[in-house]
Amino acid sequence: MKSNGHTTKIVPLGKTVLIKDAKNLVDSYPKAPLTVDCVIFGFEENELKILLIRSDLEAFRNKWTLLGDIMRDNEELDDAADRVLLERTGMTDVFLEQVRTFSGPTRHPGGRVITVAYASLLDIRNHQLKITDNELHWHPVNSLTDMAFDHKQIVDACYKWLQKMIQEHPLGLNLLPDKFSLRELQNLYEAILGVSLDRRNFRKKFFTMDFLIDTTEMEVDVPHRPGKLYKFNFKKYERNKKQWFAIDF
Amino acid sequence: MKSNGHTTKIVPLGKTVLIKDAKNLVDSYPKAPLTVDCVIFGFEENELKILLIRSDLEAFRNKWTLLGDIMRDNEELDDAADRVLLERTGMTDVFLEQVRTFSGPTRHPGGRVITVAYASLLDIRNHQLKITDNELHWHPVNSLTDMAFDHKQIVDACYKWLQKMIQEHPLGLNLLPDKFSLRELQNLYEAILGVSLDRRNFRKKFFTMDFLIDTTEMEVDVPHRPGKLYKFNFKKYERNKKQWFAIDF
DNA sequence: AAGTATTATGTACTTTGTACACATAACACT
DNA sequence: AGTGTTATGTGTACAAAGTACATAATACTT
Repeated sequence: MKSNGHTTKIVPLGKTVLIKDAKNLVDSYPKAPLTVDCVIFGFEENELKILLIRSDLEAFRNKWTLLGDIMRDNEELDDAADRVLLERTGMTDVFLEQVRTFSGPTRHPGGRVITVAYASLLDIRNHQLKITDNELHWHPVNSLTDMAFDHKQIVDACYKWLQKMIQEHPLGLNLLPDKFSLRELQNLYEAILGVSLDRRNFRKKFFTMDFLIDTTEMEVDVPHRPGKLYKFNFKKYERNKKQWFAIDF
Repeated sequence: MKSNGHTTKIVPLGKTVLIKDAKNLVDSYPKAPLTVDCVIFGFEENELKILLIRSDLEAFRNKWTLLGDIMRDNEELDDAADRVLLERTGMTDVFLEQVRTFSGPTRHPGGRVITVAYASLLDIRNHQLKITDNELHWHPVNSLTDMAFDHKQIVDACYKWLQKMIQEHPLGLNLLPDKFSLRELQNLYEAILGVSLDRRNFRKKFFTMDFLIDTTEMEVDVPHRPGKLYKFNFKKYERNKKQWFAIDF
């Protein structure tokens, strides 16, 4: 890693002098604090939701913010995001992926803070929020206003990321319980993508992919003919997942 | 906005104390230096290449490194990456996109440095390297060993990113001259994706997308029947680009 | 003038996607 | 008990896209 500008003054014979004291070099770099912010998606009542709390900054009084924390010394960003999730939801094996880094110099009123956005998906029904500090709650993605910092932008980026991802990977299933009906699955896709789909073709599509396992169970307590419950065969998916090549734009 | 069930208990006084001095808060955060590293792709002699230099760190003597620089105070990461590109290639309107942030605590021998990886695409023929400090040169992507830092990992991530991108967007055309033959375009796809494609179907695919403009010109100085030269209609693409929905995994 | 390499176009077949129709099962209400 | 309502579950006919392969045309080389 070399800094620019001064590099142009070059020794005639090509080779620049090698830097021996790397520590000294790094110490001379400008520094900034880093945080992670998690967009934690859940699905409930046929709506896509995310976990939010009230900001505890006076400057953002009554505004919603994502769950985040600072990156500690010697901590990977991924681990910091895991930590946030564990601390807030008690869950440890949650799907989590880095989405993008936000670096606007004025995004934090207290000075420069770079944040790395993570998206994660979990099944709301599979855990109850125990702590509700700062009004921690599930908020519908489609009615978000008044967010602190640039968190609305971060949510938008993660939402787009999710829409793309569920079309290429069976990621959305992380938002559903272990066993689910085809209708629930379709509701999920319709809600996240904001489209409406033909029931029969949706069904056909998933059956021909052949990753659904028919548990012999049925839905209960539904006010109509109950549907079969399925599991997703993640192992088979991992083995057989499409190695696609297609020019498609 | 309420979530399910339990949230109804609105905390008696509830509110934690609001933080008034945001600056003080941010000052208390641990800090780390940030850099950007650019994986600058080019295409030459039917090979995908990237711009590399020799590391100027003693610890990485003779190893190759990506072009990078520190993020300055008050500078967006995107701008830092643009700056690297301008300084090294003299080009300013280059395609550039953030790919991922790397945060391994020991990735830099001089202490902790977080780096944000950018991928960019440019037409090698459209500019000549003026400066060749530190053996700046185009290096084939497929014969990379001995890279400094975690730069091999970064290249791998960006290469995968590129493979995916050229299948969804006409990004690869940034690697070709303004006017190109269909054979050149196919070579590009074959080289980047590491597959071989049927000439006739490739051609059909691109023609039915209807984004190619037939310049009336032909290839010159080729030792065989010259092909027609085409331009890509980026404007039309932007207007008509596919709003795809497809579950496909 | 013949041979070689590559462009250019077309055709037949298979697979996938799309738009519908209809029978079936549980429930609610009278 | 019967009827209406709302889902589930399955099928079919057609359109579009992807795949495999054949043949003609054009420039250059010997």
